[in-house]
Amino acid sequence: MDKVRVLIAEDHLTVREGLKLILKAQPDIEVIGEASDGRSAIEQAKELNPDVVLMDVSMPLLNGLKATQELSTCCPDVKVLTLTRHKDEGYLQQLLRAGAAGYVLKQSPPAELLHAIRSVAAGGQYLDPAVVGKVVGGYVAHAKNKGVVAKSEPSERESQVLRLIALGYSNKEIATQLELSVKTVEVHKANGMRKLGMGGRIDIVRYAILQGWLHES
Amino acid sequence: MDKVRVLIAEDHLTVREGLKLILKAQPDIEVIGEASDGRSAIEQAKELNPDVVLMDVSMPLLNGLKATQELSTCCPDVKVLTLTRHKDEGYLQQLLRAGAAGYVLKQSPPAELLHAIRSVAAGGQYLDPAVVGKVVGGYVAHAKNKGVVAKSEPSERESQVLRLIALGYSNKEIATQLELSVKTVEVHKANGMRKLGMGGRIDIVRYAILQGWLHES
DNA sequence: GCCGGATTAGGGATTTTCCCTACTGCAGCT
DNA sequence: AGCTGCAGTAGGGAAAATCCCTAATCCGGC
Repeated sequence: MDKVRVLIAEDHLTVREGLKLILKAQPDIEVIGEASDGRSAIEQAKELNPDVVLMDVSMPLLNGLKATQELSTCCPDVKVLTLTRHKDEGYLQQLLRAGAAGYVLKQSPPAELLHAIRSVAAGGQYLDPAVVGKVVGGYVAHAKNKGVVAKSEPSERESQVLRLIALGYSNKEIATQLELSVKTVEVHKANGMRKLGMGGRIDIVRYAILQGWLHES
Repeated sequence: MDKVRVLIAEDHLTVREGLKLILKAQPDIEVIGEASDGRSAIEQAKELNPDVVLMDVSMPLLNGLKATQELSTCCPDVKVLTLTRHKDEGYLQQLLRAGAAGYVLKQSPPAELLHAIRSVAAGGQYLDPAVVGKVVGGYVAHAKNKGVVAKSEPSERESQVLRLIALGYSNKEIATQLELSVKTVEVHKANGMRKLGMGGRIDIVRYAILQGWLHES
């Protein structure tokens, strides 16, 4: 039987090395590549055609969510297993809708990670037991959010503003930083929020965490 | 020569396992314990008396900063090497004042981590090259014992409110959640900010990132 | 007993945000 | 060429949130 060919996409070198060591210790798993951001993860996935991409959700340049979406269209045969620290249901649903084949928490034991890799490589789906309950009950509970999603992507300017808001800046401070009128900032904020179906500042912070916006100095 | 005895304090199991594998591959380094939160890190440090504690800054229960402060008073012989993803200078200085012997970024290659462990175990100080330039001011006088960390600690209620603010909730929303008057929330916020010398919502978010408040579901 | 800190809260002024509207430039489609 | 859509810019006025000052209660410590 062939080994499972895995591509690791994770921005922290130390963590990445650790994952590599864990995977390399398995006789049936092979690490064929590494990427430190979402953009190169996609490039390498196209080139190497791995069985599984082990994808950290928060990465620079292109976050795990968008990278997953892109991969699921350009390389539908590549399974994406998302690795994250959040067990919040919102992220889970977004990721699954984006085409992720599985969802493993960084808090989970490595044995689970390995199990997940083997499951998705075999064509299955794997959800971490710690969150699996949330997806069944979750969809109904969040019926108020409707089918949502599929909203359009925010523009560059809008993302920029949303990021600064999540970082705690006021509209006025953002206007100063970007050399804009406060009014313009308000519009970017409102449009960005509308596109993402957001209802308040909390949603912006949640989104920012998912995007990895709060982790780069 | 005896091996360097290391205690790992890191809340993510997968990451922790990876670190362990990296360290165990070294002939001169020995992993004598692991902790998944700051509180148990301190307990284990007291019990095991390691040479070095490899401390993630953002952990549940007691974050790396406070755990470092506590360790530097209760176990001054234990060297604390902080492992973080932030290269922001504010965190660096806070950590050094708290008594950390070193500072390594998760983005750095494992070789640097190993070098750092050996350096601090030998009684030296190690700052990641990526941030070393930021401490130019003789700030790190290393009079070691306390100095000016001071500013009083925020109370439980105050921390609770600051955390919710960082998460993007408005004072009103917080008041509802905690079943308080908006006015009370405002006071807790103001008092907490005063104690920490904060000047705006940005500072709250920065603090929250350092505390690891934004990482738990 | 008195003092300081934690927790609770109100009044009033100020600041920020929200909602609606509007113009420009550019790209794509008819 | 004309139309349509969207990014980017911005204003006016209303609504909401925040800030500053004051103040009560309770509690533990000197």
